[in-house]
Amino acid sequence: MAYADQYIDKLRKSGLRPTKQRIKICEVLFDAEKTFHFTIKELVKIIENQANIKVSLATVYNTVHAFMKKGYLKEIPLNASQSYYDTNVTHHHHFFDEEENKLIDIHQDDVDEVNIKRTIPGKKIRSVEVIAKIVSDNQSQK
Amino acid sequence: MAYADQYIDKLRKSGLRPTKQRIKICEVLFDAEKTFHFTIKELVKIIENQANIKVSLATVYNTVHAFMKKGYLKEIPLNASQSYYDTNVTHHHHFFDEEENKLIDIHQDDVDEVNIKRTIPGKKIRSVEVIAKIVSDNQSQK
DNA sequence: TAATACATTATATTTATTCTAAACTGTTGA
DNA sequence: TCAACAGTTTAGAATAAATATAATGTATTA
Repeated sequence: MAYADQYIDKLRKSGLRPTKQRIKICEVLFDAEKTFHFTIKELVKIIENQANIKVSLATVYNTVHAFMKKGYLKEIPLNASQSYYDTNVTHHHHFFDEEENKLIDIHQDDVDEVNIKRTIPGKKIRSVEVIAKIVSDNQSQK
Repeated sequence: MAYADQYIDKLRKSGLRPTKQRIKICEVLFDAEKTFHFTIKELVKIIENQANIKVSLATVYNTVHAFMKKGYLKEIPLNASQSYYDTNVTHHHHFFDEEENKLIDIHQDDVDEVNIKRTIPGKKIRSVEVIAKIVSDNQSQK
């Protein structure tokens, strides 16, 4: 299946019609060699830089949310000031460098399975995320 | 040490002068029998309801941020529309009920120690947070 | 207690996100 | 194939949390 067809497939499965703009969004999100982290603003900037297609913020929000709902993207729980998303939807965790505002993947193998012994009646766990906040280790300073 | 003195101490250690407003904020945050979760808006509402001191949003933000920096409060990493804070700064984790927008503590004993085998050169881990998102477990539904 | 440095406040500003409504486009079926 | 419809895009407005501002007020100090 050609790349474009894969994107159309993803879009249809997410309940979206394949339009120019949305296919461009797919190209950026799913064509990369590597998975990556992004904010909406960053995603818009990437699209602007690598295409001559104009995409409005609203379209990007709509599309990203539809992919999230379908599980093609996931949200990384950080602070509330802006949402961070991840194209890597496999089970893994994150370092967050508070000084550089940068996310770093922690591979599943590098963290023991998080085992939560408590349950809430009538509720099931939908996702478990580990965030390890890191800062410079300046041993010479206080 | 009287409660008020403890609050003054906390404020001074956070680099803040003890003022009427700030002491009131301390009373709400640190006098409770139990620790609790809050948003800035909720905190302002609590203060309004239980005191006849007027406190502006800006003062609450300033004070909460100073306490966070000092480690008297912590932020709970969530991609919510507003920031959630926790007066419980001991090591523990959270369920987040996505349907009711409610946080529930997970006691340290209910989660095995999260052991991260990977390190980042020049960086040290400042905090490790586990967020387990939960939803209704309607087995009868799709 | 006066001078100073820091606080408080209402208001304005900024920023992320969502909403709106008019113009546009992919899809469907005749 | 193409008209009609349903869904889409867009700019700009609306919303809401968080931050900045600057005038007024207050704790601190010597």
